[in-house]
Amino acid sequence: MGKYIPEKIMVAVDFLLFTIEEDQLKVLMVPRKEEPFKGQLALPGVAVKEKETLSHAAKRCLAEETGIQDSVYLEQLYTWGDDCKRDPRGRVISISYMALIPREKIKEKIGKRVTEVSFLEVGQMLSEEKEIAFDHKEILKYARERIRNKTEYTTIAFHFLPEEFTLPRLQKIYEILLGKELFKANFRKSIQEYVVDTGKIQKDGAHRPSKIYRRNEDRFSE
Amino acid sequence: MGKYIPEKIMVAVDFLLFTIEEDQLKVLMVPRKEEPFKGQLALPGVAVKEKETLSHAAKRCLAEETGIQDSVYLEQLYTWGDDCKRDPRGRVISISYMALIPREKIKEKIGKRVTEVSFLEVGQMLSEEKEIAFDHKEILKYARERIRNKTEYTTIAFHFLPEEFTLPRLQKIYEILLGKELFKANFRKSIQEYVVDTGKIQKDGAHRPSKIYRRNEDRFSE
DNA sequence: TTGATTTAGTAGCAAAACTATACTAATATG
DNA sequence: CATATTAGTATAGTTTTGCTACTAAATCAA
Repeated sequence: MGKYIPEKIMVAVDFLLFTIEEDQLKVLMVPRKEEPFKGQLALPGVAVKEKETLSHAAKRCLAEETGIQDSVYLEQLYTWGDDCKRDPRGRVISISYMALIPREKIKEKIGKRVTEVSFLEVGQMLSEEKEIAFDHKEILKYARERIRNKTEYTTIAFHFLPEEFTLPRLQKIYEILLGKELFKANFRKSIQEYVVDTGKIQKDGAHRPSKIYRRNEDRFSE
Repeated sequence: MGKYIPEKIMVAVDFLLFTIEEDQLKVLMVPRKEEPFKGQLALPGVAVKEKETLSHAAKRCLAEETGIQDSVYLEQLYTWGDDCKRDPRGRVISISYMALIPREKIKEKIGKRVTEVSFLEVGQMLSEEKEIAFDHKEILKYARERIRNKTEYTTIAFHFLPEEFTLPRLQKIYEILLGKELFKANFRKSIQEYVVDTGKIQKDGAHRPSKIYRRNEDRFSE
């Protein structure tokens, strides 16, 4: 090795911001304003700067698109660089990051901005007919799979909810992510160690009100 | 975006080749011949070329160090680039790949070469005192964790064995990877769907011989 | 030849976890 | 005050897991 001549490879970060809205898993996408793929939807992304960490580039991307600066659940997914032609402008490798956010936070932040960014239903984005820029459909597919898997053996689903929530709501989140219905009694057993009763209750229509829970922080300090 | 000026970021691949030898998990490492970290052990790595895919760079690294060109189990692990100072020579991001190989294949290939590469016990490499070049100890730790996890819910352990094997041997592999002893009867129930009896037997000392199995390929076509 | 030793392989029990159903509880509405 | 609706719980039945105890097939030594 010794001194090296850097190859002309651009390092980018692609960013997937997920939320659950109207009982659907949605992802933030932006219409491209320039060629290539002008007019098509794409994941937000940035070029990584020489003096910038990868996770910083991801957070910068989040802030630029949405104004969100809070600490959110952020996870590196995969690095795409096996198709040398994935970006027609030259060699790019892209590190994909995903973040999960409760829809309540979006309202606060994005509502104030006048942007073209929007949350779109993941299932629709992945449908055959839909055209998506670059290899972003594949990345999106990969991310959704990761969310599904991790929903089964971690507590990432909680990141789609605010501080306080009801168990019926939490169960609904799990059902959306897993794509199937769950048995109430079993579900509650499986998550009971991760929640604590706040003592509050939420009245919500002509029926028995739900108890309000929050995370059991003891169990969330991995 | 439009035209871009590439930042001076070097893209590298770090390669972890694992095997099981003398009932220990071992990884291929090479002593560095130059500064920085001259003399210390490091994972083999290469700079990614402009016209080269990431997985190709990984395979090239494997071939250069060991002469192995066969298809082996290869998996992208993680991309390291949060510490801008990880390589004292400049900004480098490195994509780590791991490969698993049965020790029988090593004998064939590496035995013929006169190199300084060697397989070293992972536990020793990770011990407090041991000094390892760059951030390679962290990468190694991450990889070992990945192997452990995947051993529990996939069949990656099989990649440490040749085509044909006995169940006591397979169990031993699992025990080494998981770091704990398993009950014979339970283990056999859990893997029975993944193996088929070849009809052959292996005599191996003053005791009952073992049946020889091979993978059930139906179950290995993910 | 036969009994001791050693590892391979199997049968089956008890405990735990999981799947599913059926119940009770608390609210609003007419 | 009966009804509708969703929240929450008790529990039965099944499957999986953890473990023990057995039988089987080889070599070796007396």
